[in-house]
Amino acid sequence: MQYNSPYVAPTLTVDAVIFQVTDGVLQVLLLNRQNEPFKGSWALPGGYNAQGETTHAALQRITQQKTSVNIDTDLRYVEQLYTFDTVDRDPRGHAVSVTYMGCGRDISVNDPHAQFFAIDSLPNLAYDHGSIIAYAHDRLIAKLNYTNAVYAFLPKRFTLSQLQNTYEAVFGRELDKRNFRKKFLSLELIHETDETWRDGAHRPAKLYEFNSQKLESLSRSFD
Amino acid sequence: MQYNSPYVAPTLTVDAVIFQVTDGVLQVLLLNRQNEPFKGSWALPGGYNAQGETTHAALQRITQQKTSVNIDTDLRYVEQLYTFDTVDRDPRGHAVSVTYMGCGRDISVNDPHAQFFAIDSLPNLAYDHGSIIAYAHDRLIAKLNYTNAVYAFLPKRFTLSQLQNTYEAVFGRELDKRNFRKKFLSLELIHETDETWRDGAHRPAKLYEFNSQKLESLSRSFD
DNA sequence: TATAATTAGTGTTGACTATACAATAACTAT
DNA sequence: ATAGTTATTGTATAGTCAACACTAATTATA
Repeated sequence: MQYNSPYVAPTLTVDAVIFQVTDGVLQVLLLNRQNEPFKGSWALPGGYNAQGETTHAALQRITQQKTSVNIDTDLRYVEQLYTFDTVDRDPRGHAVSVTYMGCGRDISVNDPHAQFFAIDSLPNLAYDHGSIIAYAHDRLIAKLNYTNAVYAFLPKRFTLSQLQNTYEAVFGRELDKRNFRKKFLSLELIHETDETWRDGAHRPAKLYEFNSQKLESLSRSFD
Repeated sequence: MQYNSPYVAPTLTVDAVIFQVTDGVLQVLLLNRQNEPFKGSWALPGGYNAQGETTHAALQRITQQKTSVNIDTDLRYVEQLYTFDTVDRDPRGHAVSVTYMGCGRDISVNDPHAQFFAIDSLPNLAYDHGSIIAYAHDRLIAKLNYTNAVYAFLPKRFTLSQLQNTYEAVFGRELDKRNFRKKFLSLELIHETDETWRDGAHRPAKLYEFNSQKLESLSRSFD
């Protein structure tokens, strides 16, 4: 591919904000940088997007390689977020980053430099990755408000308390138990199963399942 | 800027979906292509994004040059939409396009090849620009539902009928007059002025103004 | 100067939704 | 049997949504 003008494209990169909820805490996957720039800081998994490669494919390749996370199998919800393009965001030169958000559960990372951090106690971040994470978190809150996307954080069968905990972890605030249950059940996104969950010296909880693991918009939203 | 690997970036382009509402019709600005590919088809204003240039700056430069529309002064609301990146979207080679949506009113275009088209009677479109316009329209509907972004389509002072017409043009359906007025006034985004608007053989209408021309989120939404 | 034509402006009711709030049920460990 | 822990459930009040039709103010014209 050639141009008659001396056109030079900016570098194109992709970055992923990978969320999971563990023990009632919303977490983000980060990698400790082993090289300059920002050596020692933590960064989102990301890298260069070559010509002929979609951003999704680049992301798949990069996260697989750098964190052993497979975005197609480990993540149950993936969405493109925003493209960050300020000229000085990478000290090495103009790099435009197409960012994605992904959600999963019980994600195992083998790389010793990769680690999940609670959203409210993030370490020193490289580049503009703090802004990217904040943007992703806002979007995630919005998504959970008007879609069934929570399914991505939960096992196939789950209790209503787990469901509520997940919402609370993402929203960063507590919800009323009775109102939450009434409302969520009225949305008809989940159904009861005949299984119960026993977990300690207390009443066992009914297990529920989502009717569909596909993204659906709600008729009305939370909050 | 150099890489030690033989990295080649895709071409980076920007495209803008520029909306206005005229005579109760939502319109999109298009350019008739004078060159291959897609010669004779209509396309969104757009072009190459060079290294060292933000996507916003590229858009500003390109729309100014190709359509004489100045996105900073002619448009009262501009937002980045989505980045389209499929490998075959441009027959000349892999081009990743960062797309924007912009809204204004009474936009004058000098270029004889540039023209506004009603959203529901678009001509033959180049590239994937049909999908981009559809995406932008969806987003615009959502924005008007939960923000005060309509202000971008209206003059400083306007009647409630004009306001309702604008919503109807964007939503593509009629709204109940009494409910619309009640609800919109209850949002406290606009205030009455002491002026009225006379326009034909009928009762004159009160003119209103927005309290703020900055984007604000609504406490509750339409629809 | 009355009448027709046209758009502006206004309220009520019933259904549904949101919020605030506390007691009982079911299980395990001691 | 009792204590401890989590699960489960209902009501009342306020607020919001959706459906629906007439009067007010102006101009043109008969």
